[in-house]
Amino acid sequence: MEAGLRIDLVERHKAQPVNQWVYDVLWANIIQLHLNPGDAVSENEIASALKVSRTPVREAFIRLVKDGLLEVIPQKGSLVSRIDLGQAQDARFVRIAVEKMVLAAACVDFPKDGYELLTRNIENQESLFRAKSFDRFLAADNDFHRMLYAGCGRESVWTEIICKLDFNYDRLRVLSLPSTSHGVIDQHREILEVVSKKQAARIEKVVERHLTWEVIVTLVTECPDRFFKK
Amino acid sequence: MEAGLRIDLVERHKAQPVNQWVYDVLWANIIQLHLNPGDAVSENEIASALKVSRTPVREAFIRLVKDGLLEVIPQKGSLVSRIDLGQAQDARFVRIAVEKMVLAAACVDFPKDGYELLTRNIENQESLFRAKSFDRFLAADNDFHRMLYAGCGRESVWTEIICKLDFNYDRLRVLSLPSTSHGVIDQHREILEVVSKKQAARIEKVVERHLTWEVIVTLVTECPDRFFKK
DNA sequence: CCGTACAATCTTCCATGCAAGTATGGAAGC
DNA sequence: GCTTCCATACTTGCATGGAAGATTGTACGG
Repeated sequence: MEAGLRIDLVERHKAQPVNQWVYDVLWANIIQLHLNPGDAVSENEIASALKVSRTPVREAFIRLVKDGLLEVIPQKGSLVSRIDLGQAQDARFVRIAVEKMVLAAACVDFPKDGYELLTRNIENQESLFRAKSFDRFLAADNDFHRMLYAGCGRESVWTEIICKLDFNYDRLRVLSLPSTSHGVIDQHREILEVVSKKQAARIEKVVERHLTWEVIVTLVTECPDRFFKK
Repeated sequence: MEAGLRIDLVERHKAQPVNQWVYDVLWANIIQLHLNPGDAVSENEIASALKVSRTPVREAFIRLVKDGLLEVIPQKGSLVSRIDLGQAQDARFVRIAVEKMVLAAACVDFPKDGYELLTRNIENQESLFRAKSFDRFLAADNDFHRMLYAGCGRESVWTEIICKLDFNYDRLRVLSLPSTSHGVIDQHREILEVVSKKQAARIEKVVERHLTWEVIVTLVTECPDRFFKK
């Protein structure tokens, strides 16, 4: 029965539509791997667990499918989608391409107060890493990149496109964070240096190293097979 | 009443879920501007026009909202979303970044039979342009780029990411096609030349010119204001 | 003539019931 | 013991009725 379903509830904002709330709850639980890739879920199961009817659950499911986080098999069932490594690699390819152009633009023109914001953000990352609050570290990490885009007038490219590129990539980051955070912070420091000293020639290497695929590959071997597609 | 609603029906494949069919129909009509940006639509209106219940229509609406092609205002109404030029510009930025990397890879390594496929595709574009079948020309255009990506092993980047980046960009292309097709074909010929002769130095200029923003700007002034956001 | 209150009529949102397809488990036949 | 068949309990897909909010038209009062 539903007894075995463990879901972290998310605060429901006032006047928020039910279907939106259901979506937020499921999204957070999937991204943070409280619901594991491959786990079976059903509309009825979620509906009774959240004490709502099937309709808003179903509508949330449809949106999660578009996000690539859920898979619905007609008349059979639904499951939290396994992580598609090929898809994640595609997203990484796009992100590398964009990040290079953004850094190139940042090396030409970047607001003066931006450097200080980035510096403070990195300090914040360090304290969060020492405190082992990985979810907030992830948020700070995202914020670091957002500020880079914002600095060259492309904030919406980050928030509207790159962030939504592939949520599977986010799940991979959650999986790998505890073991890789420290290296990531060093790389951020390096990126800041490249931008502040306008060393455009280093962009190529820095970006490739920061968005490396190697850590992913070694990580995958340590995770259950059922987490991944194929 | 619904008498004024003009919708081109799309063939429904056998055993295709109703909601998928509704989605396909609306998607095609929005992209091809049979439903204009800003047009009001309602669940009931579409449901009765397509002779289905409101549920599959509503489910199609949810997916169209995620595509950025529809806007739903609770308890008020829904409308075909106006084209967001800022969003389109963001998509263009990403696409330029990716296309440069793809062409760079293609200049290093490209399958031999790829050149012939591209050449034949361009010839096809010409005949379709002369025949003024702009929808099929658009398909050939997309296919040209898909083959470029495929040539360097990144076909899925094209089909899974770039194509879905921003459907508003597609609507802009539909608007501009009749007046700009010929220049586009010349640019395709130029791209093929760059790749076949491995002239990596020309990539920058060629890509920027092909995905230029200028034609969009001049185009916008010729269209009704209600087509665009803000 | 103008402004206000109210009622009719839209809209989306949600709950519920039923239909149709799929897997499972057990009983019957060999 | 093994296979076959069928009842049953799931699943998602779809239709429908009503709830809640927003708009519009209209009647009424000044």
